[in-house]
Amino acid sequence: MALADPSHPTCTAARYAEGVQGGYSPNVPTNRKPRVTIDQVAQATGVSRQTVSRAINNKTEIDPETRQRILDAAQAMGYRPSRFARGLVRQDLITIGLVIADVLNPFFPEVTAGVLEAAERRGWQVVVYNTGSERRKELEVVDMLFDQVDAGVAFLLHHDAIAKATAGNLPFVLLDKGGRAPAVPGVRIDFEGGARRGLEYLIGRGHRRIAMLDDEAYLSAEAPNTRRELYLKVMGEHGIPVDINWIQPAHNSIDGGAAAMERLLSAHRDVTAVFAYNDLIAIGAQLRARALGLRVPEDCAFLGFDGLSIGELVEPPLTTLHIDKRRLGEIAVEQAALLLGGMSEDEIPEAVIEPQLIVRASA
Amino acid sequence: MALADPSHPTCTAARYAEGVQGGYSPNVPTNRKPRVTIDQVAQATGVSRQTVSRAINNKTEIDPETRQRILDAAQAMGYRPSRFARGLVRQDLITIGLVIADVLNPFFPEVTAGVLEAAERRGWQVVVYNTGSERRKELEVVDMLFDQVDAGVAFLLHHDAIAKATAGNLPFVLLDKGGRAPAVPGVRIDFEGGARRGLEYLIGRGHRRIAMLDDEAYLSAEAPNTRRELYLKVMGEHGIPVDINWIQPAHNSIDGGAAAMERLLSAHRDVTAVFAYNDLIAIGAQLRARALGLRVPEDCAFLGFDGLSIGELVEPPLTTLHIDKRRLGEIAVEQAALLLGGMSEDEIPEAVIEPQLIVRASA
DNA sequence: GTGAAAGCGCTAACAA
DNA sequence: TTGTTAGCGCTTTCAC
Repeated sequence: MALADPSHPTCTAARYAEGVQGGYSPNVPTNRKPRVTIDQVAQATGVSRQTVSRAINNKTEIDPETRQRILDAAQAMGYRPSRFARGLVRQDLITIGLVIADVLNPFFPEVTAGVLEAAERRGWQVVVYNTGSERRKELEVVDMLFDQVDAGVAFLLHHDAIAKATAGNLPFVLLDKGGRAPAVPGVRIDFEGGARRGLEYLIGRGHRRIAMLDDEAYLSAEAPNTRRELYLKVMGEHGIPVDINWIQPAHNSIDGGAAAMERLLSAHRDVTAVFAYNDLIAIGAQLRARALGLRVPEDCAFLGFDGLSIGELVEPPLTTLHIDKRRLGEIAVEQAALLLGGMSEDEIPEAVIEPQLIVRASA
Repeated sequence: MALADPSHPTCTAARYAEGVQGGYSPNVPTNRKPRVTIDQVAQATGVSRQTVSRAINNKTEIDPETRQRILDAAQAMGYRPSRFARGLVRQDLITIGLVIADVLNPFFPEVTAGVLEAAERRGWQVVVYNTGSERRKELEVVDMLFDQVDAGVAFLLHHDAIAKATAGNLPFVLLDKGGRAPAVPGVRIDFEGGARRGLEYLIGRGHRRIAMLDDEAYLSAEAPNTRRELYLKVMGEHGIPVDINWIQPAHNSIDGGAAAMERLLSAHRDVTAVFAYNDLIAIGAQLRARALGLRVPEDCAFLGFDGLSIGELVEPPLTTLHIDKRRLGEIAVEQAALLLGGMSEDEIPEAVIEPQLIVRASA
């Protein structure tokens, strides 16, 4: 079950390695050729730099013949306008930063799809950053953001990273604002409603010994973890005692879910259902459980969270709390647009995504 | 099997919609506040703009007290340095453009992971563009690239888009250069070797009636399609007659593979194996075949191409030709670095990724 | 420790 | 149709 293992031995770039002979020397641009400027093109073609600008930008007020001559020369000289010089003078080039935890978790490509689409509609560029949910990395990326983009749309776990991001002067939107103040722009995913619906479904099906496979990243982050708290709360409300060892931390991946499930089973073979932090963990857990001889859902039922497409691929298909991830990305960009448009943070309309229980065969 | 359906009814942002009342008006920044400049901060604090610059950039030659005063004022005034002005003066801020076909195809997140990592090591930003492999979109994106980035790393299908991209003055690397001239920088994925190994494996297992589920996007693109040609060639070499209707075009997705499989079966229930353009199509096909009562691999075997992680999730696990997608992304960035460093296009070392046959249970 | 001057490469506005 | 002038907002000299 070594999924997406970067050191996978079955794949090589052998001939490439040969071809390199001595290897690349990253970071050391040996021979950086100096930029060709508009003035040089102007000089070479004997016109003013304004005329070159007209040719390059396809303006109308220019002799077609001159334009072609200039274009050819520019091409031949290797001229390309500097985006910095351009951006300085035209104030309408917008770039937003999209910060995600992990490209390899299918949750984020879907969010990204929504962000890219919404951004494209507005003619914005999107710079992508990956944090792995590491605190250090999150802080670093937030710093980058201030320097490099006009607005940030971010999935951030750590409190200090969020604090830093929202304290600055950069329009900033959280992809999961959790229980934060209304004045912090961002989308709220109603984990409370979702988790409650999911757990009550399990309880309604007669389950009493329900384990939870939690995301271990929350252990180190000083972030409120709604899913775990909700689990405790709902179980309490229904008067169902919870053994604290039913909660197992898992790395946020399929392998992580599998490992956590194995740990859980070695201590508590008697659990009848598993409420997982998300689909990735649920899928790994379910796969491992079956490999260890359990029948799903008869011996153990599995409930995921996220509604990833791949949940439909596994056997049996995963019951889950589906989040409209694409819409999440779109809304975030819409909020960024409002902020960029001058709206103050507390005027941004409240945005809530409601997870929906999708009952398939695993629970 | 409606995977990743954007119009999925099970997910809403109802309260948000309520909250919006009248809706967002995208593209119409109502109230765009003018940029606060360094001069304004200087004026407000009674120092020169130079000193403000020192404070902002953490230079040493400045009175700590002055610095703090300036920083506070800047923060209060909502000052943020313009990246354009900065970039104009410091020539070391590099942004590359990553062009992919579809974020939702797990192939690309893996490539993206490699690109992001390699770019981060160099302190580069990565702007991401999604084309859906539409010709129009590809051409558009290539244009953007010229304006917006310092180098391009792209997965492009259409010949004219590639021609345009490589003709310009932008350092440009193809993520799949196919059979293009050595002087076109890019990574070559050895589909020929891969497909041959895969098909000969099937043939070796006794299969004679081997169908192919092809990517329909290649039908419209004037691109060479190695996988299909190889299929024909290898079958020919082994003296195995091919019914042209064994080749079914499929949309590049799980649903697409499923639909194509259904079409194939309605005409040719007698095929014993399927060679799919990629894993997504193979998975959809296999799922549908099983849903229609076929046993895999007994009645029909399936061979994918790509080596996606999700191939391990399906039942039975997918036999596939694995490509090291992450490495692919990394190599492309390394090539871009060489180009950016001044190396000429024909000096870039040859890079080949060798697909590896991973035999699992589906074939 | 601080300021003044120069200029990065481009486009908008105005003249010619 | 073309050229000239004036910045865009910042950092890098180089004085003080």
